[in-house]
Amino acid sequence: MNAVKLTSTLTFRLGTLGAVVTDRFSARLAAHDLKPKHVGLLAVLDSGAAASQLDVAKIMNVAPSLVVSLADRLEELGAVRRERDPSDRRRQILTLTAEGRDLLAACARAAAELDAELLEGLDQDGAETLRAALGALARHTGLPAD
Amino acid sequence: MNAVKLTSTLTFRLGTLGAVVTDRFSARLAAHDLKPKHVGLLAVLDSGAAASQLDVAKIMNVAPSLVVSLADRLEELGAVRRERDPSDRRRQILTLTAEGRDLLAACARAAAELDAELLEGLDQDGAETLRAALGALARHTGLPAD
DNA sequence: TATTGTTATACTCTATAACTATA
DNA sequence: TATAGTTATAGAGTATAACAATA
Repeated sequence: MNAVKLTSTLTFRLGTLGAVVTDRFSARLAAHDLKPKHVGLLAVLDSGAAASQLDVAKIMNVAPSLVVSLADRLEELGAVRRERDPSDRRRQILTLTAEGRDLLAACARAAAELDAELLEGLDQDGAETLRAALGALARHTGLPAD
Repeated sequence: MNAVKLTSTLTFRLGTLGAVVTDRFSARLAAHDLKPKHVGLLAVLDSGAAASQLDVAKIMNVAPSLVVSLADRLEELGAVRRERDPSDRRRQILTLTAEGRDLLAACARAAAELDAELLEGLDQDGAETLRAALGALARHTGLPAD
């Protein structure tokens, strides 16, 4: 009959760990008055993978209307600049400001701190293996994996 | 200056992969008209870790009122039975029925299928290492890791 | 007429607060 | 008076649909 134990599946573990980690990351971001999605948008811009809001929406897999409000907030913080594309004035080109890069760096540091907390107890080797395996999985799923 | 790349952090990878995986799992569960949380409740009951609704709420880290509606739905499906504790008639004891066990098994199979899809391309060894590492992480985070 | 961004609106999920019954 | 469960209500987050500007 080959019964599968749900709690041992990758699906269950990634789902539950993902939720816990996102919660804890959110808590750390609260200091900057940001949500994980804001940071995701900063990361997309930093990667240079997108420029217009619609591009960003596609990459992030969210509705264009959500990008509007995420960008509103980030613009308010001075983290991104919004400029009409001169060659197609319908498009809003989003660019990271110096403040935006600093903010992203601060969020990355917060993530790294959380990493350390999570990996507490795992040996160095196990940690690196895990990071690599998740990277492969991310690549295979179409997520950024650099 | 030791800059950290956000997208390489465990935090980012677990968060984004967790979201994608949960979405895809939800899509598969739709066939049973269930959400991941319903399956989580079934798994808690199966583990024997809880009996009353309040116990379940604590273990799942959700509000007691949410357990009410999750249990309502599962009872409707005949997957769980609700019985007043004779020794304390305020407590509702939830137990898995045979149908509930079948349903959980079907969900576990759905998760295993998704696992196979995710692991496509990863070698057997990498897959096992990953599962083990996530298990260690889950244990360290207080999540079920058996 | 089609596309980008925006605004208005609605929906899903979940928590908090008020309530009932038991203790 | 305190606790388990329930119901009513509210909030966060996000999507869908209608709209404006530009192509």
